[in-house]
Amino acid sequence: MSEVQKNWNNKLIDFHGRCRAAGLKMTPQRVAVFKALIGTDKHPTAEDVYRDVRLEMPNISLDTVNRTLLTLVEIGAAFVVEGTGQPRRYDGGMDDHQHFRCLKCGKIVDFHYEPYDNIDVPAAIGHYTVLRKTVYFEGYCDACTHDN
Amino acid sequence: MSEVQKNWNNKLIDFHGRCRAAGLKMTPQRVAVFKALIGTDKHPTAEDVYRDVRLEMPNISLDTVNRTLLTLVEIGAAFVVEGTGQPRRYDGGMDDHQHFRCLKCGKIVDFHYEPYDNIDVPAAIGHYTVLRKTVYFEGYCDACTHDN
DNA sequence: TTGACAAATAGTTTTAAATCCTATTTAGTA
DNA sequence: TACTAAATAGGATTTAAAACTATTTGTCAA
Repeated sequence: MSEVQKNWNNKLIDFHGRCRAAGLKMTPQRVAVFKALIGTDKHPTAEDVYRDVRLEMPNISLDTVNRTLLTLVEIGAAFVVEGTGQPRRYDGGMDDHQHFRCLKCGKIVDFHYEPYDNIDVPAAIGHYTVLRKTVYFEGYCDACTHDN
Repeated sequence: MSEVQKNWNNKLIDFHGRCRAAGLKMTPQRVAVFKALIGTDKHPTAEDVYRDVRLEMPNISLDTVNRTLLTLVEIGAAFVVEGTGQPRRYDGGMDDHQHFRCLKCGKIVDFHYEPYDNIDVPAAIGHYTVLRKTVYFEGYCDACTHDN
């Protein structure tokens, strides 16, 4: 089995575990949405995922996709990309990376800076269950910096 | 003049400068929205700001508040609080702090951890104009951690 | 100081994402 | 295999945000 397949398998096993822990059923729809999400390196919207999943499961409803994405977020199996939303963009927890977002054009730039992969949690919130730690920058991209 | 008033004055001067730099007019509505935003330590929605501003300026329209808030964000005079939005919550750049957000109940907890006040910008995005650097955590708050 | 003009606003309508609703189906398990 | 709580499909509803247009208002140059 290739490394990629192993990684994939691990994610599905992890997902299975999270669902059990939360008392959630393993429906085909849920699995399909999850697969669609981790199968892309983009930050898809609910519509994007809907379009994708329907190729294999033509009857799934948009509401189910929306509901499922929310559920994934609630159990920490996916996250919403920072930013002002509308539509929300989801992130299936691909490899470590951070985001820069342009305040003018809304473009999201992925980058990776290792020191940010695992920053420490301050004592003040140490008693919470922390599922995700994010470092995030905002400003103007090159184009928007220059076009005044 | 008190420290608080000085701080306020500085913010208004900074705001004035940002508007000039961006070629924006100093309208009473714009100033009122900005003042309402920096005058609170909450993270108000557009509706909250609207309600607040109308006390002094009863004819201002909700659209103007929305538009103005977006404008403030674009010039870096305000920011949208991380999270899944709807309604968006704005932040007038009060004193340094970070956010923890509960993935179940949506509660936002402010905390302050000095090392995060001024993290460094990686070279990869060094050529962008960085206006805001954010460290942000997600997970379950105490109540949601325990109630299964 | 005034006049011209681009920019901003009020008020309303429109849009679109997300959520809600209900009858039906299904996964988990006893 | 049958039961039950949970999940889904499909459509209706909600609601924040954006779009539209006539009118008003800062800003800057003369």
